[in-house]
Amino acid sequence: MNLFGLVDCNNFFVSCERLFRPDLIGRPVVVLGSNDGVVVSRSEEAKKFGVPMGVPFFKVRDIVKDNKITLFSSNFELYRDVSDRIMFVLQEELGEIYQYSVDEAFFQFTEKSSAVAKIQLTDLKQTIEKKIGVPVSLGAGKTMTIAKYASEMEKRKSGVCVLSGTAWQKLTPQIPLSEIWGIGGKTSVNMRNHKLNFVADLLSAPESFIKEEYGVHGLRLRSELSENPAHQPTEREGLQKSIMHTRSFSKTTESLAALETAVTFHIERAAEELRAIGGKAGSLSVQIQTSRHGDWLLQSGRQEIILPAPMSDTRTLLRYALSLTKALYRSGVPYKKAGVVLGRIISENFVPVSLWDQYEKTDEDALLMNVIDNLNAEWGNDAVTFGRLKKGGQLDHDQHRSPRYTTSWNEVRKVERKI
DNA sequence: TCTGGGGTCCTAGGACCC
DNA sequence: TCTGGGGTCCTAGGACCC
Repeated sequence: MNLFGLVDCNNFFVSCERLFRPDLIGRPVVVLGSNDGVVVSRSEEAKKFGVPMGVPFFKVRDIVKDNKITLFSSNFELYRDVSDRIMFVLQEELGEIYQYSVDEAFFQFTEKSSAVAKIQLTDLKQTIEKKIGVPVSLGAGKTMTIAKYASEMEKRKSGVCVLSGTAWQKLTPQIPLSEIWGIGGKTSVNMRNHKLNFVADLLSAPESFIKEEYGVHGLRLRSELSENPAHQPTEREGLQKSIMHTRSFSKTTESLAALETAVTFHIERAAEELRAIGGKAGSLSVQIQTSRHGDWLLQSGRQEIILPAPMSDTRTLLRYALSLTKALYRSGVPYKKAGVVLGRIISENFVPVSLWDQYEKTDEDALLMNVIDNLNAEWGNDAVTFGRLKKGGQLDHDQHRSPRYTTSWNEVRKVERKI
């Protein structure tokens, strides 16, 4: 029996914090997203106090205070490092894995029966928890979508679940479609309106109707839910497709200069990352947005351009980005957020030779960028900037961040010996 | 008062061509 | 006067995910 498996870390960010704060095991903990804006990870105890996922922090401030919930700002450097360690152990145990997100990975395996598969997954769970210390849930099924559901089903119990054949089919009349991977808020409302509430409803709906209403995505979903794989995990070939850098302003701004400062900062960071992965971008887009929660939504703007040649030089990218910013800008509009996306990324080793080589012609340019990247890495992002004096009012709050225990020598855990 | 940031994939509809 | 229609390419925007 060929199966897909999924490893999913429980309350991942909270679990990472607990690795270095074992005193917090069994106690309520919450991690906030960047800028301390929203809740992104909650311990089981915090969930019981009624802290929802994704809620703006100010809405749960009282719950946090009243119940003495421990609060952390995101410490992505720590989470990334713990994640890398987990993926390394998984590779050792399983061979090929397909990392899906910072805290999840799919894999494929073959077992005679569900019972045997379950034993194997239980072993794997114990290995990870012993070597890394982060609790995980494992699920398996004949498709990735079913494996994903299985991993969530037993999360708060044994943490291991195999759903295949009749074990899965028996459940389909009870599983709400809204709990299925790939069915979000909009689709699930639409499905309810068509009297599609449970997985079994979708499985018995006519194919023509599904195609008409939900397109290829709907057909794939139905195939996956009837145990016929429509998704294959793929090793990502080469580099990621895009790099994005975005921040909100602490206060809305109507000033073009402030937007330009922000866009400059984002291009600096995104281009730096692009060079770090050895890529060049073929397209560039700038987005300036008003608040998602006000009346100005329609005034937001985004525009993409195809670059004359794949490039990674901050100065050139910046020229295009600033001209896009000017074009998008409308005076009198309260902007809340600005960001850039570098797209169509290809490896710098595969840049085709073209008439446009004038854009990045010399090794000197690459060397200059290299020097700047090193200076900024050592002295902070404001060491060398491109005509940008300060951050321009964009948020950068992380007052509850834990130390970077595993990636910064200055923040390594200290052990004192009592005399 | 305060509502994240980083990704992928799909599709409708405009521009353009013949 | 009658003002086509099919194909391709592109991008803005939507939906979803973590």
